[in-house]
Amino acid sequence: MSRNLAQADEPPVLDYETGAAMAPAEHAAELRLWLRLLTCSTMIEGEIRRRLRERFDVTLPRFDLMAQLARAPQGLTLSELSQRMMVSNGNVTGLVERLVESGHLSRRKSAHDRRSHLVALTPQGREAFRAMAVEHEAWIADFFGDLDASEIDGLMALLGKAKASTRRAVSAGIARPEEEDREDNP
Amino acid sequence: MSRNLAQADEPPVLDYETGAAMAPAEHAAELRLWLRLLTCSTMIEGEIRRRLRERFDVTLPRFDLMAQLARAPQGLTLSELSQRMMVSNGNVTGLVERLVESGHLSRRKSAHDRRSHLVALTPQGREAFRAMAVEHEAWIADFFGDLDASEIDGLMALLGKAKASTRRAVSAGIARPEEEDREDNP
DNA sequence: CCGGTTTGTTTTAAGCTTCAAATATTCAGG
DNA sequence: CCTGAATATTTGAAGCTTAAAACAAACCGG
Repeated sequence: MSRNLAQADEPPVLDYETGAAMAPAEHAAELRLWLRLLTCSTMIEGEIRRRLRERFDVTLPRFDLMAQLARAPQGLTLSELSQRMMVSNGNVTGLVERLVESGHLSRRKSAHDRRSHLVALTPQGREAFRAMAVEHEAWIADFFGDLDASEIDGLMALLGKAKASTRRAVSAGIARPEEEDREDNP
Repeated sequence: MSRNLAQADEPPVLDYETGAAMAPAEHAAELRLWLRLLTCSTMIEGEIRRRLRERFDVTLPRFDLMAQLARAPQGLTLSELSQRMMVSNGNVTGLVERLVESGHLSRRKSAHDRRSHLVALTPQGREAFRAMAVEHEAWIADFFGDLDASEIDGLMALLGKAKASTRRAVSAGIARPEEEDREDNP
């Protein structure tokens, strides 16, 4: 696990500087929303991590990587893996190395591009993942077990909107590589 | 950043084993919801992490720890910090060590319990955090900028329900410390 | 075809994170 | 008071993660 401003449980919202009860600040609602979102994903992620270790002696990053390969039977390059997992290239290098070592993954040179390597699940890797995926899906269903179908749909839709909004905000911040004194770009 | 089954963008949902389009499986909706929740928090967290580094040369865990102390001006013990941050004790030990080293935190022995130590922000730490918190709040507001007030409220409520549901599921899994042959417990 | 840019990967250094074991201290009964 | 259980913290090993630097190979425009 790790992570952030999330609270084990929400105490009254306090002002950062004084610790006093916060006056109706500018964006308190958004801040509270972020903390709650973070609490949810941290709790779920931590429990998945714990159960994967306990039941299968596997780490979450390795499970994630295998999950990506499970839906790409033809294999993926390291770059494709890092994009899909939203982690750095160097990170994937190490994960793949350990999973090849443990026999879950195979790795071969790409036929068309001598720079890249194709990675895929071995038969053992595929079978190990299948077993984990079955339980994993049941865990998730249990975590959201108190929500009915319409609530799940509602969450999906609102999170979809939040995702699009965040993507917009993040993109807007890129494209200006940190120079501040140039004349020839918007 | 890090993290999980989240996708850079949702491809068609595929079956784990075959990679074929997934038949209406038992709990596909819950799984998709989890992936989307994870994508949202991963995107936001990663961007916050990036901006904190870029603007203030500080890591997210350090910011989080300072945020906890900012709302507890009297100081906290290491255990209290680890509970509130939902991370391990050993993790806090290291973070505090580095933040004391950098002058942001003070640390003194507890008067009543010789085992524990009280940690608090120094004046410099408090001022540094104040500056970061101002921008941080604006970033969050921007990330959720495309959601109106009722959508934010709706998300808060649904995430609150998801949080309670997860807590219920996680609690139900505890209390049986791994023995499987006992007669005297439910 | 050449030279500059982009892309795929690895490496390194630093830091984060967990779990489990080890210490030290306090607490609760008897 | 003594002993065993609980609490607060630290340490160590292993693994995850990133950013940045370094390469190698591919691509592209002239």
